[in-house]
Amino acid sequence: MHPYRSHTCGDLRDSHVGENVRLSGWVHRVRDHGGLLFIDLRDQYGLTQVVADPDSPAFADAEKVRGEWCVRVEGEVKARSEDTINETLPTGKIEIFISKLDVLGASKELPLPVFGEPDYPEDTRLKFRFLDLRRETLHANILKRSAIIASARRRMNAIGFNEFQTPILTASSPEGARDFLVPSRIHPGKFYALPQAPQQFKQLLMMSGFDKYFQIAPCFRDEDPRADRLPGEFYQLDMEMSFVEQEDILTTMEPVIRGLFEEFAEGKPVTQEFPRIPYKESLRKYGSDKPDLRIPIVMEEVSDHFRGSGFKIFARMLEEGSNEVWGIPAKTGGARTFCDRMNSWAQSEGQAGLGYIFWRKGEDGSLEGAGPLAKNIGPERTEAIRTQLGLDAGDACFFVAGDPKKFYDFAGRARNRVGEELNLIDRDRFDLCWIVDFPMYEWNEDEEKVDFCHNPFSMPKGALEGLENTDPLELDAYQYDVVCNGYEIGSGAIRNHSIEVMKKAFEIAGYSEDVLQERFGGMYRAFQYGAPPHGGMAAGMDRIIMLLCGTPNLREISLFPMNQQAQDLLMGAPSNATNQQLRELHLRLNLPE
RNA sequence: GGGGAUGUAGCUCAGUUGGUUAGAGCGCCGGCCUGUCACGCCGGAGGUCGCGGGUUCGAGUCCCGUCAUUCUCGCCA
Repeated sequence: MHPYRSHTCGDLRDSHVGENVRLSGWVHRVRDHGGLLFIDLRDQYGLTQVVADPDSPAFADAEKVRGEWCVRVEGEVKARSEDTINETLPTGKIEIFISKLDVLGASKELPLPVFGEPDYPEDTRLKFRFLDLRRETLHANILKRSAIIASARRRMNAIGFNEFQTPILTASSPEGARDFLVPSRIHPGKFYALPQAPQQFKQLLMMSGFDKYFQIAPCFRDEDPRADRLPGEFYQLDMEMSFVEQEDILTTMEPVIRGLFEEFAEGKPVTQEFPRIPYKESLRKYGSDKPDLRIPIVMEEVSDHFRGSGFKIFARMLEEGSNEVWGIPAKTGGARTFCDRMNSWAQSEGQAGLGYIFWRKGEDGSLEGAGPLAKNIGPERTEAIRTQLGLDAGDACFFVAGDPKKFYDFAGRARNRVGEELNLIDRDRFDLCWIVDFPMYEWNEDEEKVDFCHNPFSMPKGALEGLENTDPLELDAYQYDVVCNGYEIGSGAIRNHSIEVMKKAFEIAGYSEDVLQERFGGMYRAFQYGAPPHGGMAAGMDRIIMLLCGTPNLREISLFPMNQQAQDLLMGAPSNATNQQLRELHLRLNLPE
């Protein structure tokens, strides 16, 4: 027999009754009845009930064990009597009467209970992450993560992609997030940077003639974390392919992403054909470039119904050319208390308020619009709004007015809020879509100049002609995101492979060719030696796994995450460097007061 | 860096208007218990009420400061 186990803790069934077996695992729970003692023995595969009766030579040893001790037991598999079967355990029809128990690893008093996984402070969980990881939910999430990553690899390999590793020690990139720097010993005063993404490398791979690249790529960004953004490092399913247009990327990756979701969604419905929503349309309908399509609310412009109306605030606003009024229909929201609650919420968000109309059946059975706005604009206009938005008695509509560029974000949050408050969201669903036609440039308010909106290497629509003949702020790029349930889970673009187009694109954003050469030297060089048309995308694996595990927190799907102060409490990072290390790296500390 | 919320036993939390020796559940330790599987029963240990200052005869409770945790804004091409 194997020195540690003949079976795992999830193996044994009534077909094993009568066998002598050996199991190793952790003491999940002890129930000591004095004359009879039960131990639930746990390993990754399951839980098996172990029984020690007073006649057993193992009884004295069994009385000593405590939770989370690592032990090995030997004994006979016996069928449980009818009335003691545990239906909730796969091994619940049997138990092991032990003749021997050896302690493989005793445990001190637990700083963090495993059994029952009660809520515990995050810092304790992170400091004792190895105990935390024994807990059922987190353990299962990590295994699911492993399976999702394996499936992603399998799917990419199956459609002809090759996985390549790109450097971790590389050059600092001037755009984007703050870099993590690594000092060079050999080159005093110089630094490597950890890649924010393998963006330039994957494009260089295309120029190197590798047709289809992918990687489960670690990415490093030194920015403040959020619940859905880990500090430090995260993983992307990164891909790039040559001789393609946008359509090729979308049709290549949509089945991969849909397949991943379907494989791990545990029966929850997954969007079969991802709608493609232009960026501008997404802002107008959902107030966001990452809409939660589970919320069945589509906003519409209703300016005409307020133009010249008795509601002077809106009417006056509409006299200015760029201003509009949008309606947020709220099915089943037709109650004054709800509408007032939304209005208070809007005020707490720093807004003047949130106008509304709600519809109810009047005393004579006819439909009437209620609320201050309805009074001001009169029944005809109220009815026109109701008809446009398809609302009925018991429904409401909220209104936001002003310059859409400034209010769309708030309108989108109001839309989400209405959906949540009225419980209009079907939470057991994965609604995916593509957002396409992102703008190439945006207006940088601080520096009062045109700036790149996304990736500076994206191909503008119309290429050189587009750049030369279109207002930069009106110019779209072949740039797309994939969105699920209100989370951006991926982003990509067709790249600009022409040096002429790139010079022009940078020139518009105010960068001379010198800057291009200096900052992106490798790419600049590569573009001049037969660069193929190419494009790709990167999908955020952590967020996808988070969605599939049904948790709103990335720390629940990561093995050894850092805390919010970007510290690893288990390993003790970051830590001090020794004087010798600093000397070798030619560094002198200049610490804040 | 800005804003909000929260700090009471190892953990989750209660603690009245400022008033006796600060409590409960879980966990831990000891005892009892032969069919439990969230075992049960009895007992016990465990507290600088985050820290510092102030008001008061008296502060867990009120005030000021500070620190920590957490959410959020900035940031994240």
